[in-house]
Formats: sequence, structure tokens, C-alpha cells
Amino acid sequence: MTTIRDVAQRAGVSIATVSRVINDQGTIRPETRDRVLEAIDALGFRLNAIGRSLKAGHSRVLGVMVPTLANPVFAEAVEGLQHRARAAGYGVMITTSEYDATLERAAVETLMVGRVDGLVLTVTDPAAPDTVAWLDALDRPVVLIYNQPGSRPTVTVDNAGAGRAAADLFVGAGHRRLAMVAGSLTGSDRSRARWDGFAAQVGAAGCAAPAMVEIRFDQTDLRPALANLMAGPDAPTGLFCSNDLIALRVIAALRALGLRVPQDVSVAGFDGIAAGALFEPSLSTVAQPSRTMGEAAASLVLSELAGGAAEPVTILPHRLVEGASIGPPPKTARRGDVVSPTPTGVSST
Amino acid sequence: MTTIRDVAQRAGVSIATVSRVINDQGTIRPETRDRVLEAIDALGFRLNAIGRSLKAGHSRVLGVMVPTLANPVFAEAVEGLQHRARAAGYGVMITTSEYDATLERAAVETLMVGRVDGLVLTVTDPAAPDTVAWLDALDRPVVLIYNQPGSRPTVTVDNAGAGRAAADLFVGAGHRRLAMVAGSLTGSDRSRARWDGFAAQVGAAGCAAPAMVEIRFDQTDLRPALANLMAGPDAPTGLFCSNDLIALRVIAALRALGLRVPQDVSVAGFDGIAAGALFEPSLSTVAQPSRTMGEAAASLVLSELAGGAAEPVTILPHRLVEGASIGPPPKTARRGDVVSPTPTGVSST
DNA sequence: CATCGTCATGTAAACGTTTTCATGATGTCT
DNA sequence: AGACATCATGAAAACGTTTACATGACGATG
Repeated sequence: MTTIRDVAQRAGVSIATVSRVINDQGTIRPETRDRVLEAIDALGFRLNAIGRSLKAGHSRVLGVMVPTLANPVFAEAVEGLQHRARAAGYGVMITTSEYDATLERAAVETLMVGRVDGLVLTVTDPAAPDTVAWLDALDRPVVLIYNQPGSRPTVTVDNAGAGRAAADLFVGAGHRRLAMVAGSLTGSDRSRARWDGFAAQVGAAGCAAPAMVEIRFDQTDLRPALANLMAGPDAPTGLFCSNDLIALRVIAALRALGLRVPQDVSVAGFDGIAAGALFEPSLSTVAQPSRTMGEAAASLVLSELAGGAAEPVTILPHRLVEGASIGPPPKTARRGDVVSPTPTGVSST
Repeated sequence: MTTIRDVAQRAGVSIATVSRVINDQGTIRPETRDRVLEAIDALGFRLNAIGRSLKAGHSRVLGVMVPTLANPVFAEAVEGLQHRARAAGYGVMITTSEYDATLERAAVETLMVGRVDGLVLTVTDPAAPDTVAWLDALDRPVVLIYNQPGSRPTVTVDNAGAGRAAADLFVGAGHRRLAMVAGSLTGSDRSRARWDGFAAQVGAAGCAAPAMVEIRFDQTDLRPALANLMAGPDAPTGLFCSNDLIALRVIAALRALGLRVPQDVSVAGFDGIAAGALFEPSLSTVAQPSRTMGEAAASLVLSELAGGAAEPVTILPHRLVEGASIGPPPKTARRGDVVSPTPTGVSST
């Protein structure tokens, strides 16, 4: 490893001068600068940022934790965040929690060991007192992303409002019996908020309280759960899914069960991932501006790092995407909203 | 910021003793250890890894650069890599190149400033002499991922072989006129390799040389390019896409042009992203073990860092996924492989 | 009892930077 | 010509750790 000292020696100057050349600071004779530059080049010297960080007291690195990168929503947010960070000369350390509250702590600890200056996190339960205490103990700027607003600066969308909007979408199309399909509710405060908004609005529209089907993260086959849900006379005609990935899988499972979307069942998702629009039928969903959210979160941490105070809550606008996966409820089910068993085999054409 | 010195003072010992307690090293009287531990706890002391890194000469951080996180393939690889790294006590710094050779250098520079111990990269052109020189200059273990094997340890699949397999898939179904749709070929050596294999095998099967349609990264509407390709009597009946994301968009665009998949045109992709299997028709593709690739790459860097030599080339097995997006070629087109204009409007039922 | 290993701990140097202060050399102003 | 800015540079102290070496206490061995 060649150090600033080697450069100084070769250029015949002191290390202070080399440092000044590197940081473009103070005054130096052009001739001296050239000699130093030549030495740097000849030796292939690269500044050791660890030494600099130690002296400076900061690392110029941001840490980010999201549940998973397998969901394009988070991947895009990270990409946006990374982009913004790089523009400001910051690096980005990444880690995933896999929706696990226990893993979460350990994951952030990895980030801290990586001596990040600030953090952007999606945590499982931002409202829990021990989460709050834990975040305080980090002793660094922390911005929450996707989480429901609480004790920390947060970048998110109006999840409850979006849930209500989704309900309106179904009700507006004529649906009266609805259900929500969600991934782990305990691991996602935003799913809960969406559910709250959705259920409230469904109720406000005078419909029966919607059912809730929670599926485990690793549940590969959705058919059993859905077969159960869709059986019987009171089966829902519309399914609101807590995210697009689940919605896509739900549609595939419904198909496997012989139900057509949207003729037999209507489905909506959440997130607005690119694949949804390419689907047939195109997915109705509530789109979040993921990339922008990542950028906004980065900006917030960065400004806090720069000494400014971060906006406590940044609610970015969601966008209703009315795809073809929501249609009117099937006639058979509509007929008085009673009995008449929904077909579970191949639906009659 | 509380330092090791504060802890030492409170515990009434020297900083050396505190360091020994922290690192569980050397011999210490249990009573002393307890006092130190108590002090650490009381002061909420967290070891400053920058200081440690400076002394130790390594950062325990891996750097990774992929073209984009918007493609699930890369996102999954990063997730796998991150997982493996964490298990070894390493953090992961991430950056994206956006398929841009110029940005690439700057992006890796960010990583270097973040003083990573080793790197896992997907570069635009691993074979170019200046790329080789540049990687050498990094002076750190570098493992290439997804790239074609060359001067550096590489984790990848047999892209040319997979391209040949894809050709077989089409030819086996009866197709004689084929084309490939690819993103920027200049930015992706693996696309080129897939093309090479594909074109060679198509030729070996006695078919006409396949056409190549290159689409720009930011090209949102694929219809013009495809309308052009699919017009005329010699329009291809099978389209091999350089990745699944493009394949999904191609299918959507074909539909918008009134062509059905696979009845009018067959389509295959590459990567094996989850969404492809949920599609209707399910996407035929060549699946890569992305997560495993990320893990393998991490393992390689890690073992090199541990002093071992990295396996020069790791070819992971690809898996042919025969979905419903490939069917037999349409009869009208097959008829003698001549003339008879392919329908560009709504296809006749 | 002198000698010696072992144990527990402290002292101080080192890691590669940045930065404050000091210093000598060069003008510039009255 | 003397006083004084200004410029260009160097010396050395910090940043928070780890670690080689030093030190003193203690029990065991001959």
C-alpha cells in the first residue's frame, strides 16, 4: 500500500503539502503541485479514506436496510437512494431484514460496524417503544422509509388513504363482498395501515366487513388458502392484495383454481411494479413513487448530516392505476348477494 | 462520541485492557472484565470501526456494482451476496453502473473511496484491455459476476450454451425464422454471448441467420421496433429476448400490435425472474441461479481475502424453463416458408 | 531462597490522514 | 530602508484503535 508519505518522499515535499494538493486547499506553487501530482500518478497512489475518516470523524457512507431486494419496490428505492447519495459523494451500505424483527437489529448492527454516517431504514414496527429506544441508541440521523410516520423523520405514502382508494375502486365497480390478502401483517406496519383504510372504507360503503387472509412469506402455493377463501356462497368477488408481487401470485393461483380474472374475481395490488402493467389483465394497483422515495430519504439524511433539521414527515403522492384486473362482479354472485355457490372448478363460459 | 478512553477511565483500567476485553483476547481477571463490561454498557460505548480498520488495514466491507437493481436478477444476486457477506461479518457497499461504461469507473471509485476490501462487479466489457488494466489498478480482489470469463475470477452461467439451448427450443417447436431482441449489446458481453450461441445454433439447424433487434435501455414503447420486425413475409415466428424483462415487454407490445403469443409468435426470455412464471402465457426462459451466483461471488472474494486463491471460473448451471410462451409456428407462416403477409392488425381467429 | 514461568495489566508506538501552528522567503507600502 | 502582509512549505499533534513490549506480582520448582 503506497501512502501519502511515499508520495511526499518522491516529490521531495512534506506530507502536509501532499495533503494540500490532494484536497485542493491552501496555496501551493504550481511547480510543486505538478511534482506531487506526478508522484501520485507514478506511484499509483490512492488516498486511504480510512485515515481521512478517522481524522474527519465521518465516513461519507449511508446505511440502508429494507426487508428484501427481491421486491422491486425496495430495489428501486435503493437505486434512487444510491443515485442521490453518489451525487453527494456518499457511498451506500446495504442490508436486508427479511421482514424479521430479530434479524433487523443484527442487520443494522452490521451497518453500524460499517461506520455509516446516517441510516435509511424500513423497520418492522416503528411505533414499538423498544424500536424507538433502539433507534435513539444508534445516535445517528435515521430516516424511516415506507414505514408509517412516527417518532422519526419518515418518507412514505398515505397508506390508509391508498387503502381507502383501493376500496373505492372495488365498490365503484359494484363489488360488495371483499377480502384482503396480505403478507405478514406483523412484519409490515404499512400493510396494516392499508388494511385499516381498506376495511374502514368498505364498511363506510355499507358492505360487510372484509375478510383478511394472511399468507406466510415462504408460502409458495397460494391455492389452498385461496380455495378456502373462495369457497362457499359468501366468497368475496374482489381481492385487495397488500403488494403487487402477491397480487400477481394470487391471480396465477386463482387461474389454477379455474377462476378468471376479472370475470370471476377482481384483483388489485399495491406498489405499481413495472411487471404489473405488462400483465394480462393489466394489474390494478396503487403505485408508489419508489425511486423518488429513495431519493427523498437520502436527501433527508444528507441534509440532517449537513446540520439541517429533517422534515419530520414526507408524504409522497400515490397514484391509482386502474388496470384490467378489476371488472364488475360476476352476475351469479351479484344476484341478490345470496347463496348460489361460486364455481371452484373450471368456470362455466 | 464516547471512546475506548472514556471506558478505560470509568473502569479504572488502561485502554489496552478495554481493547482486550472487547476483542476477547489475552488474559484478564474476570473481575476486571466485568468492570469494563459494566462501563461499556453504562456509557453506551460502541467501538469505532474506523479506528480499528486503520490499525488493522482492512475494512471488512465488500463492494458490489451491478448495472441496475431494477432487474430482479441483479437484485437477487446482491441479496445473496449480502447474505453471505453478513454471515462472514462483512458489510456490503453497493452501486450501479446503469450499463454505462463511463459511469462504471466513477461508480467503482465511489466504492474504493468507501475503502472496500474486495469487489464483486458486473462490468460492461471485461475483455477490453483498458478494463483489465483498470481492474488491476484497483489492487484488490475482484470477482466478476454475470460477465463472460476472462482475466478475472468470474461467476457466471454458460451464456453461449444457454443461447444454443434457447435456439433448440424454438427449432424443436418447428420454428425456422427467428430473431433476437436485445438491450444494448455494447453494454452487455453476456447478451453478445447469448446471441453468438443462439445464432450459431440456428445456423447449425439449417435455418436462415436470425435477425437482431437492439433496443435502447430507455425505449419505453417497443411497438415501432417490433412492428417493423414483424412486417413482411419473412417475419420471424420466434423471438429470443436477451432478458426476461425485455421478453415481458415484447409480449405486451406484440399483444398491442394484435399478435397473440404463442399462437402467432413464440417468445422466450433469459434470467428466470419470478414474474415470468406468473405470466399468462408462462414465460419460456433460461433461468440463472441469481441468488446462488451472488453467494458464490461473495465466497470467492472472501476466500481470496483470507489468503486463498479464487477459483478462476465458476460456471453455475442454467435451467431451461419450458413455459407456454413458445408454441408451434403459425400455419400461415409455415406454409412453404414463403410469402403470405403476416397479419399486423388483429390476427384472424 | 533464588530463579523462573505465568498471569494481569500498563505504556507507547503505529496505522494514514488532516490541520494548526511555525517558519523562512518574497514582495509591498510608507 | 524598515515594517508588514502574503505566500509556500514543514513539523507535529491529533483522530480511535490494536499490539509489541515492559512491568510487577505471584506461585512453583530446584
